[in-house]
Amino acid sequence: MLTERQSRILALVIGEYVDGAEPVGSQHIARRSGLGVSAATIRNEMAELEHEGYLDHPHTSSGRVPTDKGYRFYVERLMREEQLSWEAQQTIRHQFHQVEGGQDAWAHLAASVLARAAENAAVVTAPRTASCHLKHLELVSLHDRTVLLVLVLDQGLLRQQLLTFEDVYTQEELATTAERLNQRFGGKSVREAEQAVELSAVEEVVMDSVTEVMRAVDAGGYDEAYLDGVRQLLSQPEFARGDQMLGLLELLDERNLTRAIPLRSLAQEGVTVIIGADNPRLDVANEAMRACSVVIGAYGAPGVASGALAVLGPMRMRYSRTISTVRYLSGVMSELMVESYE
Amino acid sequence: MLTERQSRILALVIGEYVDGAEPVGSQHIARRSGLGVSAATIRNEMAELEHEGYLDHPHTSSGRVPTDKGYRFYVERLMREEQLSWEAQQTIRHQFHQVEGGQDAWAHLAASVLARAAENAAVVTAPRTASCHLKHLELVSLHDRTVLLVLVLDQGLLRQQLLTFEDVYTQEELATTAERLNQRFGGKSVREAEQAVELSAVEEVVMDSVTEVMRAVDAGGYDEAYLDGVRQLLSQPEFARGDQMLGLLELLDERNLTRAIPLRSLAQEGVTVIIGADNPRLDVANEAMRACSVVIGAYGAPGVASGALAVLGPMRMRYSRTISTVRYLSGVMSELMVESYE
DNA sequence: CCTTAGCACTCTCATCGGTAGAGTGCTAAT
DNA sequence: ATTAGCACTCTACCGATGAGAGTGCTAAGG
Repeated sequence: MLTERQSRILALVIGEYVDGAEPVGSQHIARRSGLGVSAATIRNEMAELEHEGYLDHPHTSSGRVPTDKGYRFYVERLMREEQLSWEAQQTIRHQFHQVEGGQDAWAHLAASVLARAAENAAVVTAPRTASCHLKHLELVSLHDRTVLLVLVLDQGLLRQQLLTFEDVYTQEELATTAERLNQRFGGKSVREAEQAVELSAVEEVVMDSVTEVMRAVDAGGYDEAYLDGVRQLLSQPEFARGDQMLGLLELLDERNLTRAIPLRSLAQEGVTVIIGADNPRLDVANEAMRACSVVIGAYGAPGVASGALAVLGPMRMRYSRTISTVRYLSGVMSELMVESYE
Repeated sequence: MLTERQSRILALVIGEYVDGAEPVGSQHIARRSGLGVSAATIRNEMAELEHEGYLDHPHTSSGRVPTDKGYRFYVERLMREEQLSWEAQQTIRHQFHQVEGGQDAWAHLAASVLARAAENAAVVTAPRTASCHLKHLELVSLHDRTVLLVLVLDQGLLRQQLLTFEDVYTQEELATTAERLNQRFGGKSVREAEQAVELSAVEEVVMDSVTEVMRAVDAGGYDEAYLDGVRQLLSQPEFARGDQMLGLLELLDERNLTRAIPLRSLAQEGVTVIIGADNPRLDVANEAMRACSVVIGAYGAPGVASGALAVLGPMRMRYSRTISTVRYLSGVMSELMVESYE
């Protein structure tokens, strides 16, 4: 167990290191600690903190650097969560109410806002409906036997699919068919749509496609993750070397992103912080991930649709600000979702 | 004017440099040139090539490196365009016929294919219709006074927009309105839609949005550029240093990309190569751009819709292969466009 | 006149030793 | 328990040194 003074020193070391990105020495702390003790005392305490595994030593004669354990203790016990200024809150809120274009646009905006606020990379997944329902479908003749199927799902989620029919149909015929299918399947979930019987050949083709798309949406296979702030992340001094940047970029590649960051596997409420090698998926994740922390929050309308927001930064991160921003943003997004869901 | 032998030496130097990324010396060339002359002779010729501005010297005792002028001469006169193997052609073609989902998906795929083939970054703009026409519009009630406007434009281009009405309307009322507007404006261009008169209040709101979106599409403001292969580009040895990577990343940022690479300002036919400081937009482009070349091709159905493909790589690039890939891909995409346009 | 062998010259890169500076760990005194 | 003092260690920086690569020039040979 850490003494009061050790805790304060740990917090100070972390604070200084986060700001300066350089190992911090005992004198440094002694001077601006306000603890009224000498560097030697700090030194002894630091040695103890290192012994306990909260701090580390790059080499014999360098200052101390926090370890994973140090950061974790800081985040869980020492840190006080910052409140976002009312002004900052309003700015964010305002932006969301400006944007039109549905939930994908919100997620896109959220990634941008989050990256800017946290000065790191941000990932936001578009909300995934728990089980989507067909709101409306439309058939538009493009040419010959090619027809565009447009699906409107819950909350304005929009999908399109190209169909090829056996025969040629006029736009009027297609409209009639679409209307009939709307009457019959509007508001239905994929399960209900799948059990349809007594369909004409054309209706069969359309509904096959409809259920396929809806299943894909349900399975989350379609959910997009918006990524922003990559440059800010890579600007951090810990990734100054080219090969480290490349490693991180590989991680951020579309194909690896969701695998490396466990956006889905978290509680609906609250903010989760993954520090360095904590990452449960570290085996799949790449080496660069060891130097990173992730702050994850969920948002959504309970039982209807949900998504996740995350900030990815170096372990040396301003946790306090980042966490409160994620928390606030996930609140705003949830409100928006609830509002938009009738 | 260069002698035959000088040309061959220039081509050899470029070839070796492209492969090895290191300055090439006279011995190196002498040994594998097959010219049957000694290193000293090569040296003399190289000195002349340098005098003429085709080669450069990083420092007194290093091998030669091609200059912008050298590359340009190579691309315009010396290089023989490679033919893509029939197999490679089929692989590419096959992928495009696999993908469903319209032109945006094609552009996305093209970027991926191009990046992989050229081993550099690739940018592909989705095709922009010369002047888009309204194919179909749909109004879907989301809740209260919020309505989703879905627009289908030429060739399956799909746009959505959220509307807020003064009053609440049922889905039936909206459908009737949509049908009326479809009758009246289906197949019309933005210019015709703008001149509409005698609209009800609701129709006015809808058509305002419609023309706004269509104008945006026409202005190209909406056209998306798909970017792929960033990591491959950054893996090139010329960008090994972290700050250079950051510079390049800044360039590739969505906001700067289309400004730095003049995708629009090129002839409809043929492939354009911009080498290093040639770039007409170099002033806006960033320093990192000086070390880069861009190979640009256009594709599209004449007079209907067109887009552009580009490869961005270091000046030290396999021009021959890159150019022929761009050329081939632009052909494939054009065919697809023509086919898809009735 | 073109080619080429020979050679001095130049520049880079890696290595080495020396020094200054920062920060530690330990000891002994308070 | 705290702290001053001091030896110790490690890094970062600097300049010197030597090997290696490649050039430019000169003079000889076809």
